[in-house]
Formats: sequence, C-alpha cells, structure tokens
Amino acid sequence: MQRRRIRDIRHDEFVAATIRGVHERGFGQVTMAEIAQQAGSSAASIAYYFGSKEKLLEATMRHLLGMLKAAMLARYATANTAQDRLRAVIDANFDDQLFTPEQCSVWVQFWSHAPYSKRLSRLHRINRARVESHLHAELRQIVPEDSVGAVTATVQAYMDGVWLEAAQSGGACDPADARRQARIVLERLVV
Amino acid sequence: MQRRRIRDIRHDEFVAATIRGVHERGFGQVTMAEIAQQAGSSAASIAYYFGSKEKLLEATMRHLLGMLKAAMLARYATANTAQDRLRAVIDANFDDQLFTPEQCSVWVQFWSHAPYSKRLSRLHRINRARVESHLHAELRQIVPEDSVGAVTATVQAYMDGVWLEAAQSGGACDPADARRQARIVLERLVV
DNA sequence: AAAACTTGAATGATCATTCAATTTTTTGAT
DNA sequence: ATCAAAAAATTGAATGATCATTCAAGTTTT
Repeated sequence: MQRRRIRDIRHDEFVAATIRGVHERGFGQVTMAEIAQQAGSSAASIAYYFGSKEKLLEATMRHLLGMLKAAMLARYATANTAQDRLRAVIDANFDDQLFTPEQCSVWVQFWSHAPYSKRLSRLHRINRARVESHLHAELRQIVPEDSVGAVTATVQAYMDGVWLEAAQSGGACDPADARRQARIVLERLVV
Repeated sequence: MQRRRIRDIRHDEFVAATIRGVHERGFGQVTMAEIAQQAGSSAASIAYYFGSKEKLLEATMRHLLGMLKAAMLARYATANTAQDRLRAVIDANFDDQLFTPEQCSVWVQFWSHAPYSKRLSRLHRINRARVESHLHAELRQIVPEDSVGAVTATVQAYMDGVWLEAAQSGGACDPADARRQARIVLERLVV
C-alpha cells in the first residue's frame, strides 16, 4: 500500500527540523547532531536519508520551493484577470504558510550558499526564472511593452528585499500586511 | 608623523583581501590562511591585528558601511532640494565604488551572519536606521504624511533586493543602470 | 528470510587560534 | 647622525576543538 512510508515521514521530519535548526543557528553553525535531535533522531540517520549536509539543505529548499509553487498555482486557479493573476504571484510569496520568521531565515541562508554550490544555484535560478516568467506573462498585458522587464525585476527585488529584512528583524512576520503593502507598491508600479 | 602607519596599511590590505576571499568562497568557507595569502601574509598576522575571524568580518563591514556613508554625504553636499537629496541616498547605494560583484557578495554573507552575531546585527541595525532616517527626512517633504513610512520601507527593500540579486547572478554589476532603474522606480513611488 | 532502518562509536579532516621565537621598526638619548 | 633598548610586527608550528561522514552491529518492518 505504501512502500515509501517511513522514508517519507522521516524526510518531512528532517526537513522540518532543518528549518527550525537553520533559523535558530544558521546553516553553517547548526550541526547534524542538533538537527537530528530536533527530529528526535541521530546524525547518522540524516546521513542515511540525505547523504550530506548540503543535500539536506537542498532537500529543504526543494520543499520550500515546492510550497511556493503550490501556493502560486492554488491562487492562480481562482484568478480570472491579468491583474488577479499578478496579485496571485505576489500574494503567494507572502502566503501565511510561507512568510514566517523560520522560512525567511532559511531563504537568507540559502541565498548565502547558492553562489558557491552548483546544485543550490541551479535551484535558485530555476525558481527565479519561474516567478519571472509568471510576472512577465501578466505584466505584458498590463504595462507598456518596453517596461515589462523593468517592472518584473523591480517586483522581484522588492519581494526578496522584504524577505531579507524580515530575516534580519527576527521578530514576527505579518503576511497579511506584507500582501497589503505589496499591493500598494504594485498599484504604483503598474499605473 | 604617522604613528599608526603599518597598522593602518595592514588593516586595509586585510580588509581588501577579505572582500576578495569572501566573494570567491563565502565567509564560512574561506579560511584565514587563504585570506592571508591574498594579502601576502600569514593567518597568524590576521589574528594579531583583528583577534578573530568574526572581528575580521566586522572590520570589513565597518569599511563598507563607512564607504556607503561617505558616498552619501558626498552626494548630499551638492543636493539642494528634497528630490535631489532623496536621489543622493539612492545613488550612493549604487555608487560605482560600492555596487560591485565583490561587495554585493560580502553584503549577502553579512546578512546571513548578522542574525546570529550580536556585533554584526548591531552594525546592520545602525546602518539601516541611518539610511532610513535620511529617506524619511526627504520623503516627508515629498509624499503625504501617511505614506512616508511605507515608501521608505519599499525603497529599502528594493535596494536590498537589487544587491541580493546582483550577488546571485555573479556576473557584472552595472551601477549606472542600477541608478537609472532606481530613479524610475522612485518616480513611480513618489508620484 | 530479506530489506529497510537505526545509531553509538570511530575516523579523519579541517581550521581558528595560540605561542614562542625571530625580525623589523621606532624611540630617545647622546 | 648613531645606537641601544624597547616596542611592534611577523610567522611556523603546535594545539585543541569541532564535526561531517562512515561503519559495523544491531533492531524493526515487510
């Protein structure tokens, strides 16, 4: 019935423990043993499932990237106009499930490691291209042809910057407010 | 005449070597020995001058923060209107001397370490507050009172996001174009 | 019975940091 | 200027701590 049962359970537990551990100590500082402890397991077990610490980060990011993609598609499903779909992309970025202090921290750690890892930079490139492509598709129906690229880049920079600052401030994230602010910014940019 | 001569020379050499080393390998990966080699010296010498690896990063950031401050003040000197001073803040952020691949990388490494270091997070907070205060002061003369805070935050997020993406793309930075784009964004935001 | 899972302990590599010994530079008195 | 003493600078090598990773020996699940 479920051949991959335990493997899947452990996978998710370790990813969750990694998110917590990375948030609390940073990826470079947190040890395999600490992450394992968060998951009630042993460092050797993580090695068994993931192979290496870097692969663990990669798996964790695949998880977050998957959630982002899912959040975006879910919102797309009920969006009928280009405006709505544009908002869907941005709102997904600040989804209640995604825009949390823990996940903001993990993103920053990811950004700091990606330039030095072929596998991580590939993940980053793919995700960025996907978001860019969605923004591009909608914006081309809203703003003049010659400013589509610039607005796309601006929106991406803005969203990344908000995540970055959220990680620095450490405190609470307010996803609803972030979506509201982003909407205001968007209205200014696409007039 | 120059009591601190050698100390100052070494200080600057090591900071320059750190910028290069961190850009090439990341702060967590680069070793004291590698940085020392870049500076034609030894790891022990860095310890003699800076005390620890973290203090070396701190000194390097103080250097970059100082350059940012100087770039801003220099542009302020010739700015006469609130508009001009606002642009001065933004242009300083994308100054030819600052917006380079090497320095963008160092900033990202700094961001990833700041949340876990009291001294680094303090530096971050101080710099951010200073930039915010300048933006705030000019924006309050340009945009409605109730949107000053939001626009300030937006501009900061945008600038950070641009630096972040520059570090990811690894390639060349185009400071003049970055200033041009920022100006366009600003025009939209402050209308 | 086999396959999957688990982990304590060993391994080995890595490095920041320290230290002792040496060289270089500065100081200040003549 | 000269020189000796002090201060500053330099570094090879030792230290010690940290950890990811491996492995062998078990346990649990299929």
